[in-house]
Amino acid sequence: MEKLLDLISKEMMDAFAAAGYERTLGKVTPSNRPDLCEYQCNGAMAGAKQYKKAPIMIANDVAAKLADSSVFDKVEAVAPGFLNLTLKNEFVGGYIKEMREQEKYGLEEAENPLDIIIDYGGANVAKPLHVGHLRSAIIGECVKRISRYLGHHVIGDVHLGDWGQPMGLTIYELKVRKPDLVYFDENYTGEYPTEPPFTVSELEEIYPFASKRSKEDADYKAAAMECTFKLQSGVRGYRALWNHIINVSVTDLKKIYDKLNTEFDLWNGESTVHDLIPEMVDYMKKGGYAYISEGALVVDVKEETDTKEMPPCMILKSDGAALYNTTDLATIMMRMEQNKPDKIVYMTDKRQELYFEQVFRCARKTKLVKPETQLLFIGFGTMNGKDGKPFKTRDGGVMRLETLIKEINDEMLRKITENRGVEDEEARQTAQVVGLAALKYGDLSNQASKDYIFDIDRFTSFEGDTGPYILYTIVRIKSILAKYQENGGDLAAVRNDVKAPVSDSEKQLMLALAKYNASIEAAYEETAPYKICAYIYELANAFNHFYHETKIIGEEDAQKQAGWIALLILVRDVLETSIDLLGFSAPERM
RNA sequence: GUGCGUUUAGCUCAGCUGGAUAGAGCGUUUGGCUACGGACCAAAAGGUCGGGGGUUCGAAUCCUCUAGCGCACGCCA
Repeated sequence: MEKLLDLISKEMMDAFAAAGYERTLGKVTPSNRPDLCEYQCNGAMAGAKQYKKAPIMIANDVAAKLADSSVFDKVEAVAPGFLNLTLKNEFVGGYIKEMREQEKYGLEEAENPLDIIIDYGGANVAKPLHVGHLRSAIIGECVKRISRYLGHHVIGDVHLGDWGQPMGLTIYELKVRKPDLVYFDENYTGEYPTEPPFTVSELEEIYPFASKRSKEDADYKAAAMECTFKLQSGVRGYRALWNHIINVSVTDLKKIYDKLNTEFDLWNGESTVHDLIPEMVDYMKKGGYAYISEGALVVDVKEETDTKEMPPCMILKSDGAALYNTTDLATIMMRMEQNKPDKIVYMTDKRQELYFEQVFRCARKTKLVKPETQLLFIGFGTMNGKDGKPFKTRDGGVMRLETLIKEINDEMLRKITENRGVEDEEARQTAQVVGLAALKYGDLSNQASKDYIFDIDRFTSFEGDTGPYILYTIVRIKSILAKYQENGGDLAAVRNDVKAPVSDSEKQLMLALAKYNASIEAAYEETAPYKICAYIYELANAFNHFYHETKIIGEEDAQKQAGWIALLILVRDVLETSIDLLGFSAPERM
């Protein structure tokens, strides 16, 4: 279904052409003077020079051609040459009715669905998720959902940090603490136990401990590195232990990602491509791409047009070990073989931008990807505290994601019980649903690339541009619809009874509604979830305004009432679909 | 040093390819409860768009210079 703005523009372009001017001048934009009109066209001014005519004359010519338009109710040419446009109520009502009848409310799916891999999450094994992982999960999940909704085939990969030094450190510390474990007996040939020899909380405590100690104690560090080496070279007991670490850790990670309504299709990690690395390195050497520089194996990725310094992409460290680049490149190689993606999207902190630029250039130069494969880096900004500095706990530490979620939920529960007077199971569940909306909306409503300030009081507020406000609006609509049913109304029967608007607030609501397809599409094209937030906020506002001016349940004209109910159902559907794309949902009551 | 980003109301942020009086929310002030959910709605006050210069009929938006802040710049991820 064509976008409303395109439809109007087309009508205007026809008028420009009919009046003897260039079609392209007829582009219509939303009005920046809502007090004067609904839409406007500035083409007359843009064309003034070309036609050596006063803009107002051109505007008058065009307006004359639109006197009996089926789209415009009013076309006013105003000095110096604005065309102020008001739409016909029947036209607007007709557009909304058509929107209602389409499965995705007028949104067209992509003509050529792409195979897309989205690399987000970035969790590390043996380390609990902390606030630094939040944005990748929230934004990545949202981008995944939007892409899917548009018909693309999307795979989400958490790309686990499950290999390398952290693993060696963890295993070594386990060995220090429990040297008698069978995993460390090199003569053992039997089956290893299926139960892990540690709990999640032990695991979470071990790594930071070991990491700290390795920085102070060189012998300890050396021993840990040997463990890393043994693990990577496939020593049975170490691999078995590593498997336990992965399992325990992933189970725990899934629990938290689940709370965030975030789901991955793949739980691949750095270890997944370990065996591919020699092959890839060999390929890069043979192809003449990689050479030794300062002891390390690198690929030059400088380009002549560079205005900045571009260090080479490092493939192997001078000690021959793999690093982040190595696994990322090997992962690209694997994905190209297994999934043949048209597009790979990376969702990480924007500080890694230069690094990914290097990796992408290297992948292209070495022909790991096809020229037409898109490699896209989406860098997001830092989540800051109220002081504008990176978010920390009161004592200056890194806050665990679990703690953050709990704090939001507790605050939400407090507000809900305050309002309702009771704390019961339903209140607790509602608090979780609303809390997640508060957290995600607070994040997504900002432009991803920018830093933003995490303010629990603002995010959990029911007022203003917040998640809870959006949910409140949805719940309110649901409540009215329930009342309509109680009074004997049949929602299914009136669902498609959308009519032309009878009041200004109703028309404004419809005009807001009509922006759905354009908003979702823009959010996809620009990888900008905040555009969906801005859209639903505008829609919620338009609805609440309409609600206050319209007595729906009390309306005696059944036809009129049916039209409004149909409109309400559509607003609810659009809002619920939108928040699902954002990655949260609305409760029945709150 | 090189490069990237950012600077818009007291605070948090919008502002689409340059267009009419720069918009929201919070906070402040005021009005609206016979509740289809007032966790809402309506209204007011509040800005030399970091600064200078330029392009244009017209600049928050484009160019240039400059300042503050943040970030990244080969063996971390």
